[in-house]
Amino acid sequence: MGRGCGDCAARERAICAALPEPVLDAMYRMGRTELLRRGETLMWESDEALVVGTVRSGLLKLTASLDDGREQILGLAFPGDFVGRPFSARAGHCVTALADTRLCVFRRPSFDGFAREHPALEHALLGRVLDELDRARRWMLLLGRKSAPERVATLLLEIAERGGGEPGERVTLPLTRQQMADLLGLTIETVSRNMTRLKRSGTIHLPDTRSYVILDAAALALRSGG
Amino acid sequence: MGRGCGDCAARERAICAALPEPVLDAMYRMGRTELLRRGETLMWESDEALVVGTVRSGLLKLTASLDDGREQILGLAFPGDFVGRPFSARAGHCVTALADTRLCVFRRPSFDGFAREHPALEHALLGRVLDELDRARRWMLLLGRKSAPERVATLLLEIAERGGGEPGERVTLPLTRQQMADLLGLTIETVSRNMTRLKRSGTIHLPDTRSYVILDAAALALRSGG
DNA sequence: CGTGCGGTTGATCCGAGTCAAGCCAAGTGG
DNA sequence: CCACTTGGCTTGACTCGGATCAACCGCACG
Repeated sequence: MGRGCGDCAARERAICAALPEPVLDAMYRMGRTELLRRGETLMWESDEALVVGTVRSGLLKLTASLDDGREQILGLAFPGDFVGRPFSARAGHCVTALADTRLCVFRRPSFDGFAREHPALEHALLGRVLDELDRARRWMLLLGRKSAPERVATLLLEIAERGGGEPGERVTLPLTRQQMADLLGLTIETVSRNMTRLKRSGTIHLPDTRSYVILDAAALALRSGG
Repeated sequence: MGRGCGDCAARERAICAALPEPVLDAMYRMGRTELLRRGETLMWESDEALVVGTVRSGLLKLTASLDDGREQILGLAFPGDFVGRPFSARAGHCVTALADTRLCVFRRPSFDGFAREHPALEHALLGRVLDELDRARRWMLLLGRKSAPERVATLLLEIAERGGGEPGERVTLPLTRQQMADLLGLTIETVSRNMTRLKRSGTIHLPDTRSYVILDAAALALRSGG
C-alpha cells in the first residue's frame, strides 16, 4: 500500500463513506498509518495540533485537565471516529490511547487544504462534528445535573447501546474504573460503590471487572434519571 | 425588505461572512424574520426540529432537562450565533429567549438542501460548529471537575472576556442568578454565596445584581482553577 | 515469592444542596 | 398616597451525598 495508508482510509466508515473514488485516492496519498501504544499520546492539550486522523482499531480518550491534575474525559474515539481539530492551531484537549491503536494520520495543514477543495469531505466532517456536539451536550446534562447512581446507570446503558448487542448479552467494558470516573466526573470509589450497588440489587451481573450483563434494563433505565 | 429577511442575513457576522453575493441573495429569499419574546421557546428538546436560524439581536439559551425538571443550560446564543440542528430531525435541546430576540429563521429542510449546494456555507457552518464543540468540551471540564467557587470565577472571567471591555470596566451580566446556576450546574444559593464571597474578598465589585466589575483579575483567574 | 496494579469496602469529612426566612425594588390596585 | 404582591436575591441552619483517607483483596508478573 505504498507510502500512504490506502486500505486504512478506504475503510473508514464515516469520513470516507460517500466520498467519490478520485477523492479517496488523493486522500490515500496524504495519510500515514501510525501506531499508538496503550498510554501513548497523539496530541497534548496545550501544544500546537499538527495532525488530525481517523481511528482504524483500538480506542482513544480525549481529555482536558486542570492545573492540579484533576482530569475529565471529554469523549472516546472508537474505530472509524475522527480525532483532532481541523482549521485551528489548538485542539484544546489531549488524545491518548486507552488500548493499542492504529490510526490514519494526516498533517493538519494538508488536510485543511484538501478539505476546503472537497466539499463532499467537508460535508461528511460536518455531519460528524454535529453528532459529536450533540453527544457532548447530552454529557453536559449528566455532568451538571445527574447524581452519581444516575451517572453510572447512564454510562452502562450507553456502552451497551453503542455495542449494539442483544439485551441480556455480556457487554465488554473498554474502561477501567478510574476511566469511568474520569468520564463521569466522579471518583473511582464512588463508581465502584455504585457498580456493586447495582449488582446487589440484581440490576446487573458482573462476570469480571471489565464486563457486565444487564439483567433488568427497565430498572437500569429508571435509575439513569432520563 | 420583502418576504425574506434581507439585511438580517446580510449582516450575520459568522455564517454569512465570506459568502459570495449571489449565495447571500438566495439565502435572503429563504429566511424569515421572527420575534421571540423573553421566555418564549423556538424549539423543544423532544420535538421535531423544523427550523434553524441565526440570532440578530437579543439572547437565547439552549437547555436540556431531566424528567423531574432539573435543567442544564448547554450554551447561550448571542447575536450572530447560529441555532438549531441542521441535517437532523431532532435538536436534542430547547431553545428559549432570555431577552426579546429577533431571529432570521429558515425551514430546516430548505436550509439543509441549500447548504449542500453551497460549500462556502457548509464551510462556514463547519467552522462554527467546531468552535461550539470546543466550548462545550471546555464546559464539560468545568461541570465535571471544578468546585463551586471555581465555576463562578470562571463564568465571570468568561463573560468579561466575551464582552471584550477593558479590565476594571463594568460588565453587564446577561443572566439572573438562577440562570447562572443552570449554566454552572449549581443551585441559586450556591451562586449567590460565592458572588458575595468574591465581593467581600475585594476580588469583584457588585454595583447591582446584573453587573459587576473585576477589581483583581489575577485573583479571579487564580480562583478559576485553570 | 514479593510487588504492583486495579478494584472493593469502611470510616470520616466537607462542600454543596435543601429548607426556611427575610430583604429590596418594582409594580398594582385601592 | 399607601398597602400589598411579586420576583430576584441574600443569608442562615441543617442535611446529605460524594470526596477523602485508609485498609485490604486478588491477581498477573518479574
